[in-house]
Parts: sequence; structure tokens; C-alpha cells
Amino acid sequence: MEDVLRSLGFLCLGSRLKRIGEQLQADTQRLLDCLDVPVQSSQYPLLAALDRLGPLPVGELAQSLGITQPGVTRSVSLLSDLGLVEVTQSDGDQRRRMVSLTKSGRSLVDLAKRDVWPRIESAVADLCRDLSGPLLAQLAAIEDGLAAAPLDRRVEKGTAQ
Amino acid sequence: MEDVLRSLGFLCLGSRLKRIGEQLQADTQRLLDCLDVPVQSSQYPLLAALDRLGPLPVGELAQSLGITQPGVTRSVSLLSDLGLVEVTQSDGDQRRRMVSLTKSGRSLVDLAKRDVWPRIESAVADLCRDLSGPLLAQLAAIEDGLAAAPLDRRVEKGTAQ
DNA sequence: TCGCAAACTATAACATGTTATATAACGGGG
DNA sequence: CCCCGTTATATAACATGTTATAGTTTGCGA
Repeated sequence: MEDVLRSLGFLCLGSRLKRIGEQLQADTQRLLDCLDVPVQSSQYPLLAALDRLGPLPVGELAQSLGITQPGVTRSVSLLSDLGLVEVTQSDGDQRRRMVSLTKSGRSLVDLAKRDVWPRIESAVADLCRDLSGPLLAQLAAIEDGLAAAPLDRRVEKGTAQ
Repeated sequence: MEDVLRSLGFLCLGSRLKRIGEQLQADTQRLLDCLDVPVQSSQYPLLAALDRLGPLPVGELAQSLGITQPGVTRSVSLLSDLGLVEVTQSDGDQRRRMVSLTKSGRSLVDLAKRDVWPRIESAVADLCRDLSGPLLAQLAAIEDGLAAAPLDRRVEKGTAQ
């Protein structure tokens, strides 16, 4: 069965990038499920942003993640329900709501940084190893690579080094 | 403001690909809006699949697009409401529902193939021109390129050649 | 040939992005 | 000093992907 998105080349590049991204996130999610962490893979960028940049107001968090403010507001309230982040207003400006990691969020991030993220990163790096040449060829290689061995199968290989 | 996804490199590649894909689709949507076509950019792959492969049952359509069957079912019913595709059961197997372009869908695709898709393709090709090197570098170049001149600004340049 | 597992599609529930808009707080100019 | 535009966030409505599951047909095998 012909892969139409691939055949269309540049024309539907956006759809194709989204499709590959979803595949990667789904694979990552399976990894996380095995490791018994209670957060969707798509929430990690937000946690990583707070880890790297410290407490931030909603708007700046949105900017640093490259998504819109309503998206951040929703993720924050989700993570807040899970007890991983908290929202305070201590600042002088009552409009701004500072988002920060809770103790529990801090622990999760520290654990992830030590045990989980390196594995994921090495699995993805393994997938992308030796890629070169035009973008579309690299994308095709990633798709083929994921089809041949999903990320979870690349983790052990990656950490064995 | 640091771009966290970019800093994280391979770790959040999935999120980053999705973000770039969404950006491309949004830019494409703006192009389509100018040209007064009544369909979201994300529906074009389905129409293109029917154009390339002819009438297909829902399941094969899903396979050729690399998305799940419920996603196709919903898009088909949306496009069917717009009168662009139709669903028939003529086949021997009563479980299968063949999806095909209507006359109106055929016209839209023909028009798009002649007037719209070449412009989009050349704009994206322009964006990706001269890309080379490691994947992450190419992605960064695409993001920078889109920030500097969104797709709609690249159309005239592209068609002028 | 009857029954039941497999195959195909539809539906429900959810995830997470978007745009548009409402609400509340800030702060400058008359 | 108050009004009003600007800024920050929340909410609503929608788009479109997913997984899980229900409901029909089909067709094989006892």
C-alpha cells in the first residue's frame, strides 16, 4: 500500500512531521509506561522547562515551549492536579501566576533526569544515527527505522554502551 | 527566551516535530484561506490519496495515510457533509464502505493540483532549499526560516521562477 | 449448516493543539 | 484620581489525533 504522505514529498510536509512526531511520542509513552511514571510524555517538555529555567509565569512558559498560552494553562492545571507543579501569586503583579515544581515534581524530574531521559535520548539518537542527506530522505529513514525497531527496542541497546 | 524544545535536542524530538508540523499546516492554511478553498489543510492528504489511488475502503485509506481508522471515519464524514466525497457499498462485501471523490471533490482536487499545490510545494521546497547536515540542524533551520518568512511570503517568490 | 472468531467500520472518551473571547489587574494621561 | 487601553490568564469552542469498544458481516470449521 503506497504511503501517500511520503509520495507527496514537500506538499504535505507538515502532516508528515506531525505523524512522525506522534509516533515518537507514542513510543516514548510506552517506555514511560514500563518505568511506571505517572505523566504523559507530552507533559515532559513543560516539566523540563521549569527544571531548566526555574519558576515562570504562564506566558513565558508558553513562549519557551513554543505553544500557545491556553495550552500551557491547561497543562499546568493538569499537572497541578497531579501535585507536580504549583501556582503562586507572590509576585508584585497580581495578574501573573508563577508556576513552579513542587517537591514531588522536583523528585520526578530528578529521577527522570537520572534514569529515564538519558535512555530516551540515547534511543532517539540511535534512531537518528548516521542520518545524512536531504530532509525527506532523513524523514523516510526515521519512519523506516521506527517501523523496524520502535524506540522501546532501542533502549537496551542504547544503555549498553 | 530559551527555546526549551530546541535545547533538549533528541529528548523531545517528537514534540518538536509536531510543533514544526503544526506551524507548517497553519501557514498552509493561511495560504488556502487567501485562495478561498473550503477545506482545512489537514484534509488534503485524504483527498490526495483518493486522487492518486482511486476509490478506497476506509481501512485502506487509513493505511495509505498512516493514521488510524477512526480518524479516517471522522474525516470522511466531514468531507461527505461538505459534498466532496461519497460513501458507497456497491462492493460484494457489505462491511466495506468505499470512499470516492464526488464530482465536486474531483473539481476541487483538479483545481488544487493545477493552482494551489504547486505553489505550496514550491514554498516548502524554498524553505527547505540548501538544507543539509544533521537532522537537528535542519529542523532548526526550518524553524528559523519559518520565523523569518512564513510560507505565505514564500509563495510569490516560488512561483516567480 | 450452524456457530463463532475474525474483519470492517462506527462510536465514545480522551489528549492536546488551536483561535476567539471573557475577565481581572496594571498603569499612564486627562 | 479616575478612566481606559494594554497585559496576563482563563475559558469556550473547535480540530484532529489517539485507544478502547460496540455492532455488523463474513466465512471457516466442526
